[in-house]
Amino acid sequence: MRSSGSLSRDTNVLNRLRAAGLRPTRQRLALAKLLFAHGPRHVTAESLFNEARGNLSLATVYNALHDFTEKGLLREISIKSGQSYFDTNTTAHHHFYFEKTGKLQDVPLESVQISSLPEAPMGETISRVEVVIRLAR
Amino acid sequence: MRSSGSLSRDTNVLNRLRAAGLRPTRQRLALAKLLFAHGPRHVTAESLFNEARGNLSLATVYNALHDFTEKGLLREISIKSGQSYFDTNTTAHHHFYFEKTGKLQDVPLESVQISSLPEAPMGETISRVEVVIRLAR
DNA sequence: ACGAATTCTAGAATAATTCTAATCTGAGAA
DNA sequence: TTCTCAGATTAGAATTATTCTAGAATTCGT
Repeated sequence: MRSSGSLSRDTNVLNRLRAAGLRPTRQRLALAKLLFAHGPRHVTAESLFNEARGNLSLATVYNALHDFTEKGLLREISIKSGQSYFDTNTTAHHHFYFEKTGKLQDVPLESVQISSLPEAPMGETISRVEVVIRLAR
Repeated sequence: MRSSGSLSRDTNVLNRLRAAGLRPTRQRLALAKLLFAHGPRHVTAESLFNEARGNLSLATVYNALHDFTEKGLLREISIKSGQSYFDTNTTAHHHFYFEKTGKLQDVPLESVQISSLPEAPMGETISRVEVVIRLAR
């Protein structure tokens, strides 16, 4: 019984990869566990690489982050120039951005009410509306 | 009379630099003219460097863009990872982002009505709210 | 266990940006 | 005008994030 919690967590993570059509390799599983086993997270390639330290290469982290993003398991966010964040919360929502620390925090979709939007330019379709609330430096 | 239009434009640009406390050097004037002499623009360091080609170095373009931004003449925007945009429109407004082409287009402040926002986290102050409307790839 | 396709890896390559140290220049003082 | 020097410019090196390459290893259906 002692390990059933993490066992089922591992199984969930494994199934999640399979469901997305990603081969559950050792390194993808390790990364997916770090990403999905606990609450929602915002990581960079480097921060995740450091957590997983020793067991895989940085290129694999980049590959995995992009593969996960392509399959809808992650969302990429570009707020700070020069470094991408990846968000494990792929549902529609917004963000606080702490200018002081460069950290992100989720803002639930319903705390931001948008009562009107412009029409998309000719021939274009709105794919997503992202709100970033910047917090003073 | 023929050149009075561009003369006064040059004078405006020069005064704008002076007013911001920036020494109006030859290269800053050249860049400021490209940036401010016509309508609002979105540039990257490289695109601006290419326009000014031959008369100054890339490092100077970066220096100028950052100096201008610090003095409030430009605003930096990070939407695509790996490359910064600079916006000559420093008034509050939002953006369309064309995923297909990587281009930006201004959205007037009043076309986006936000009827509610979350409170800032403890000890923080909202410095700005940015809305990016992504247009389908 | 076998084979084919996919994935992983180290290290090289690339792209955007910043740094460095030497040189130059604008603007006020003389 | 000329002098002076803080501030600006420059070429090129350095740094940082990311992507590429090509060979080695692994997964998975059979």
